[in-house]
Amino acid sequence: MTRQRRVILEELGKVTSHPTASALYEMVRKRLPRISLGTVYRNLEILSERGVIQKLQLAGTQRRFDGNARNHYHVRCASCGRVDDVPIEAMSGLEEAARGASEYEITGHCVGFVGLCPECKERGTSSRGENNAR
Amino acid sequence: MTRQRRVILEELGKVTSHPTASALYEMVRKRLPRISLGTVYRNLEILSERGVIQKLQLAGTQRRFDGNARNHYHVRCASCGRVDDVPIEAMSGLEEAARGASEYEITGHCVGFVGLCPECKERGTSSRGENNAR
DNA sequence: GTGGGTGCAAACTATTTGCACGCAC
DNA sequence: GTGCGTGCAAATAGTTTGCACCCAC
Repeated sequence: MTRQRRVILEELGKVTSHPTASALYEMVRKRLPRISLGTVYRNLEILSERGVIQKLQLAGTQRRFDGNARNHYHVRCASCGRVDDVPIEAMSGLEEAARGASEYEITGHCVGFVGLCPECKERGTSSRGENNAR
Repeated sequence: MTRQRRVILEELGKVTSHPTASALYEMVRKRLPRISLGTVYRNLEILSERGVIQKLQLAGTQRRFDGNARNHYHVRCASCGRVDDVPIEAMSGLEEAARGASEYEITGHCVGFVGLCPECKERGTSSRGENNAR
């Protein structure tokens, strides 16, 4: 556990915003100005392999990370790309049902909702910032 | 509906393998040797916007496409990256529950299972082809 | 001292885009 | 003719990797 890795983990734990690698890089850089983006990627990879954090699968091209490693559900804004937690119970029945219907050996699942966040709903769909919606 | 777009749609409809853009490009190229990868991307984008096909969210870095636009669930092999359908009913209760728990205006959801496909299970986890597992 | 982790820069992969041209209407 | 869609190639975005160096053990 190097200093870099610790700071990355701490910064990720501070927010609930499911940052992308480069957003997290900017956050970490305030405390460790000489850290490199490569180090951030390497550590995020290692931490998620070890199950300390979670690599999110739901957001299109760009990877997002979650300091909370427990399985929980997410919602992504179709307009601005923001990602938030959805505080409902993970449905254990889902994996059970999948085991009955697939030849795969099921080891996990994730659920992603799509919708409009309060801000984008407010603004109306006209001024969509699709740029971030990846 | 140009010839290119029709052939892309036909080829995607032929398979159940949820190909990536470049896999589909190879398939289409057998019938239209002069088609470009850019055209494939452009048409996949248009077709999924119109709801004719589905852009899958679950497979890490690389995008995959599904000729079946109805919401249904998928399973991805953690070892080889293969993606298959899981023929269980979409759970309408999920979106209902999310509406109660989130401030987002929920418009949809997707579920992705993770597991080992029959071949990789057979082979054992030792010979993992993680290259394709993105 | 040694080995894993780092910073840097270059490489790589996936996707998007500008442009001139051509085909279908 | 007009305009949308195409092929091509270059650009972009996101991520990964080779390498020399450094620090903690």
